[in-house]
Amino acid sequence: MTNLLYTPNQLLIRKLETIFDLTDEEKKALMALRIQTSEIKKKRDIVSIGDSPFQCCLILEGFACVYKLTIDGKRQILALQLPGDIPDLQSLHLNMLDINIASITPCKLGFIQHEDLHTLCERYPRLIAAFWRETLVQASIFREWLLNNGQRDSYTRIAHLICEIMVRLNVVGLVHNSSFDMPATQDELADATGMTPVHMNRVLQALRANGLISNHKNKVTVPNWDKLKETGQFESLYLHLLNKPIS
Amino acid sequence: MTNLLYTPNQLLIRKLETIFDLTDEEKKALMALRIQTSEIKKKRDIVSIGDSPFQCCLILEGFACVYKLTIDGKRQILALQLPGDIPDLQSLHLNMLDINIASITPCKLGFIQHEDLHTLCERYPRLIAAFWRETLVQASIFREWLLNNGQRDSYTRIAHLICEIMVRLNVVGLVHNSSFDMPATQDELADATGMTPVHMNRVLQALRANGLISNHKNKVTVPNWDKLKETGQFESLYLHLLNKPIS
DNA sequence: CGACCGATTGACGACCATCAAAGGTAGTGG
DNA sequence: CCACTACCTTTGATGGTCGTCAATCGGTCG
Repeated sequence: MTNLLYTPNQLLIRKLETIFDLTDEEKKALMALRIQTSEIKKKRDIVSIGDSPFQCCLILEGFACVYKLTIDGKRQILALQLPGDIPDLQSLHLNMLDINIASITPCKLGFIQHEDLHTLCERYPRLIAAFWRETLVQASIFREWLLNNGQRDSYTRIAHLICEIMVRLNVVGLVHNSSFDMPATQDELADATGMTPVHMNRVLQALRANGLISNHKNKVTVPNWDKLKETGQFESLYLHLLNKPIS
Repeated sequence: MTNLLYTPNQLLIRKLETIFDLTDEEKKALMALRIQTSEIKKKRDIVSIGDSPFQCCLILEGFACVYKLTIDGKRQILALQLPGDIPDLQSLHLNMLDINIASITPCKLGFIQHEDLHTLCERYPRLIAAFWRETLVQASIFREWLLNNGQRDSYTRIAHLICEIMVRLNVVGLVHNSSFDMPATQDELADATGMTPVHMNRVLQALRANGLISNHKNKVTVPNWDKLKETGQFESLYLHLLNKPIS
């Protein structure tokens, strides 16, 4: 686990700023928001389908994921959750969770009471738009994944996924020298892209052989962003970032 | 096209009521909302990726869809939009559209100005939660489609899709005697499930042969809901309906 | 050191894609 | 009213991408 670059509140603010213009007053209010932290081991469920949480979970450190299972036990990873993300923000208005959220790596988590969020939004109504927008961006990412998993072949698909991870890590300051931490296993990447781990392995090898990525341990390096982006047919519009990412 | 069962405002209210408890006062306010109607031929784009609409589009009659294209022109249908749906509700807070919306059949549409919606929500703040919740349900459907398209085989997948359509049509009163209008072509269903039209055709034949569905023209009949539901592994939790659907 | 987890490799098979052509059906126009 | 056309559905043959099964290798941690 890397060291924390920000306090929980600072991270939340930084994240929201990537998609919403916050005033100084709003930032101050967000700085005062109560966030209770805790830690969790890798590969542990954080909340589960059917739960009715009274708080939202902010990823502070580590990777997490949103997933669902079919009746016969096949897992689809629906989203990767990176530092700054709030995977169950939806629970503010959908009382019963329709998803599972689990840690991929050991994670440091921040919990925000629904009540506190509602109070905050009452006093600063523009923040409603900020959080709403965040849930809309999440939805947009689901759509892009549908396109990616449904219409692109595995090679393109994985290139696209890596692009997304890199851009999203970059906005929270977790990319340095075209390198970033990517601790998801091939098994998890496979479940995110709807393929088998065996095939995932082979495609990753192809990407490496073609010089699109290189990796050592959990560290991924992208020597040629433009080439990877082109290979993955990656267009960042769907992330709705205020500032153009990377390129 | 079937006749309108409701006025545009009544349809909107009925739809919102399936996921949110409206007070009489709120209903009255919604009845007064200005909705401008228009018609559109089949297979026409309503709004396109890159647009920055100043209004939202309410489907009054007919089927529409949300879709995206890959660079090489492959189409993924991301959502079917049925009467009562507001496919671009997200444009309230995401200025630039990341999707295309098109009619499948000839459609009657209602347009609501963003400005009017914002004014309405200022005066009736609970309605913010209603519309926000609607966008969250849309997101939940995207997630279920990711699971469906990524992890279920084509037979199960299509059964699931038919279940969803039936339930969603039912809540707006468009299912009678286990029958409903399903005017999407096999080509469109294929693009929604990430398969080829040829294979879609064969799977539909299998479903018919097994007595799970029968159809005549655009009319689909489901003789045994429980069986179809089981085959499609369909659980309606993800639709977040206030009243339990059908079964 | 042993156990475990994840990455890798190989052989084989199946589901579904692709290509091509022929029926049906509805809408259009002469 | 019928011919023509366009679109959709259906069918057949073939092939490839990716899944399945199984074993090995390598690194990490107690």
